[in-house]
Amino acid sequence: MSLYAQYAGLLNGVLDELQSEGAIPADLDRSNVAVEPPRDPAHGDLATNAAMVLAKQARTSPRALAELIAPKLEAVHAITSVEVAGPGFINLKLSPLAWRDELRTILRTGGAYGRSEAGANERVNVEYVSANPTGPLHMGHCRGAVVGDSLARVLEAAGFRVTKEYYVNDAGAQVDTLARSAHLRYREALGARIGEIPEGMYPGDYLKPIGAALAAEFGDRHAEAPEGEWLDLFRTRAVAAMLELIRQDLALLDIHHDRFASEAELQEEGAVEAAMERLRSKHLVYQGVLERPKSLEDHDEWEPVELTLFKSTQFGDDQDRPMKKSDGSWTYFGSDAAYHLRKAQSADHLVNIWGADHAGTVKRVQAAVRALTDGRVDLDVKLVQMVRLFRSGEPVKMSKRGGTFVTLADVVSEVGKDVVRFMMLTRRADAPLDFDFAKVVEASKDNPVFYVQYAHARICSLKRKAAEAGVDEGAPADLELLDDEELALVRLAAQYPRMVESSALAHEPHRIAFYLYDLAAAFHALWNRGNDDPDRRFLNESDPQLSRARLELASAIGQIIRSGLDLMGVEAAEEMR
RNA sequence: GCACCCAUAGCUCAGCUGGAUAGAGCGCUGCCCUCCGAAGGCAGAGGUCGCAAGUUCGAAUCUUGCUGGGUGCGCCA
Repeated sequence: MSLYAQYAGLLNGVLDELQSEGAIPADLDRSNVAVEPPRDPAHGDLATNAAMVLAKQARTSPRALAELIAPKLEAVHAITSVEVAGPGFINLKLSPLAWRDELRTILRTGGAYGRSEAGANERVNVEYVSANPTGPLHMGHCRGAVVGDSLARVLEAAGFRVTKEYYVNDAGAQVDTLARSAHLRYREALGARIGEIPEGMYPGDYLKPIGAALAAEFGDRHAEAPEGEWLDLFRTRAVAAMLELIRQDLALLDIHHDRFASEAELQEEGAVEAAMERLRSKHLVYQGVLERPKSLEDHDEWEPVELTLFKSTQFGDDQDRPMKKSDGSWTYFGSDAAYHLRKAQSADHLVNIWGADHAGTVKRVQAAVRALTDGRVDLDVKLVQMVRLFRSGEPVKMSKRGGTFVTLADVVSEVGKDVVRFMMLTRRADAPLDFDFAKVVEASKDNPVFYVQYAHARICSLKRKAAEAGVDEGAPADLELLDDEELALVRLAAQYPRMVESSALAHEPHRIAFYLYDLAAAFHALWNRGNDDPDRRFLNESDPQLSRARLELASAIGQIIRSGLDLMGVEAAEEMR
C-alpha cells in the first residue's frame, strides 16, 4: 500500500470515529476526499481537503470540521504536527521515522515498488501502431508506437490486465495497390524493364526482395497473366512480408504486440455482418442518403446514393455513417465497428492510439462501441500529434513521393532505441513534438534523456566505488543519520506510486518521464552538495556508517529511476560513455 | 460551413482528472568553479494561465460564448 493510501485509510478511520461519536452525520459522501502531497512543501508532507469537501454535507464550516478532525490526527505517532490552513486544508507533517520507513519500503520492495492493484485486474485492450501493411514504419508511426507500448506497461504496473493489439488493414484498396506494386517488382526480378514506378503505386525499394522471392517461387507463371489470376496470391504474400517488416521495425523499439488482428479475416468470418445485425436489431441501421460533403468545391460532382447507414448521430456524432458501400462491400467504418465489438468482447476498457489526422473518426467509433456494448465498455482514443524532425535546428526535409521519408529504423539506428523511446514521451501526446537528431544525443542538462540516465549512472558508479572502499552494501544501515535534505529526496521518491497510478488512469505515460526528470534533478542537486563540502558526499571515507545510510538512499533512487525507465521501455545506463 | 485538438514566462513546454503564493529547461542578469564527484554549480528577474461570463468554499483545470492557430471533413483508408 502506498504511503498516501495508508494515510487516506487513517483519515477514514478518524472520520468513522467522528461519525460514531455523532460529531458528523453518518451518510457523508467521501468520494472526493483526497490525501495528497501539497504543491508547496512548506505546507507539510501531506494535506487533505476532507474538511472542505465534507463541510457542506455536514452542515458546518470547513474550518470547524477541520478542528474536529485535527486532534485525532495529532494522536497518531508518526504525525508530528497538524495544522488547519487556508480555506480548510489539514496539513500534516510526518516524523522523519515515517520517511525512513518509506525508504526501507522502497529498498525492500525493489522493482515492485510503485506497482499497484488500482486496475483491479480489469481488462484493457490497447490498440496502437496499426499502420497500413504497405511498407516499413516511418517516423510518423514511431510516436504512437512508443506512447501505446509505454501506456500498456504503465497500465500493467497499475494492476490492469493488458492486451497489446495491432489492427491490420489488409482489406482495402491500398493492399491491392501493394499487390500490383509487388507484381511490378516481380516482373522486374524476372528481367522485365519496368521503368519509372507509375503514379499511384508504391515506389519503395523494400518491395524488390518480395518481387525476387515471388519470382523464385513462381517463375514467370504470373508475369503476363491477367490480374485476376494473381492478385489474391500476391496480396497475401506481400501483406505477410510487409507485416514481417513492420514486426522487425517494432522489435527495434522493443515493441511486441500480443495480437495482430486482420481486417480481411474479420470480414471473411462474417463478423462485420454480425455486428451490423446487432445494430439493426437495436434499430440503429437504415437505408439512407448522405448530405453533400461540405469539403467539396462547388464545381465538384456529387451524386446522392442510397447507403446502409448507422445512426451514430444518436450517440453524438455529426452525421450518420455508412457501413456498406453502394456496391455492397464494407466501408472502413463498417469493419472498424465490428473490430471494436470483437475487442470489447474480451475487455472492460478499450484504448486506441491514433494519429491526430484521424480525429474526425473518433466520435463514430465511440458511438459504435457504446451502441454495440450497451455502454458496458468505454473507448478512449488518444490522439498523437506530429513529430517534427530537425538536425541541429534545421528542419529535415521529407517527401513521400521522392521516397526520402525518414524511417523508424533509420532513427533508431542513428540515436538508439532508448533515446527514441524517452524523447517520444517528453511531451503530452496531443502536443506536437520536436525531435532534433543533434540535441537528443547531447550530454547536457537540457537533454532529459541524458540527465535521467546520468543520475542512474552516477548511482551505479557510487555503488562500485563504495564496494572498492569496503563499504558493505549488505550491512545494516542506520538511517537516522540522514538529514532533512536527504529525507526530502525520499519524499519525492514516495510519490512514484501515485505517478504510476495517475498516469495509468489518465492514459498519459509521459507523466513518468517528467517525474523521472524531477527526481533526477533532485538527486543531482543533492550530489552537488559534495562539490563544495566533501563531508556531504555520498561516499564519505571517514564515516562508513554515514556512507552506508547515504548509499541506501542512492540505491532507492536508483531503483525508482530503473522502474520508471522500465515503464518507458528504456534501459537504465550503468555508466555514461 | 461543421467537428475535433490546442492557446500557460521572451522561446519550448509541465501542471498529478477542482486546491493554497502557477513550475521546469533554454535564453537573460549576477556570483562561484575550471574540480574526472567530468559532461558545471548557486541565486535572481520574468505571468491578467488568449478574452468574457457562469458553476462553488476554491477554476489554468469544469460549462457556455467569443478571438486566434492547427488538423480533418466523400461510398478514401
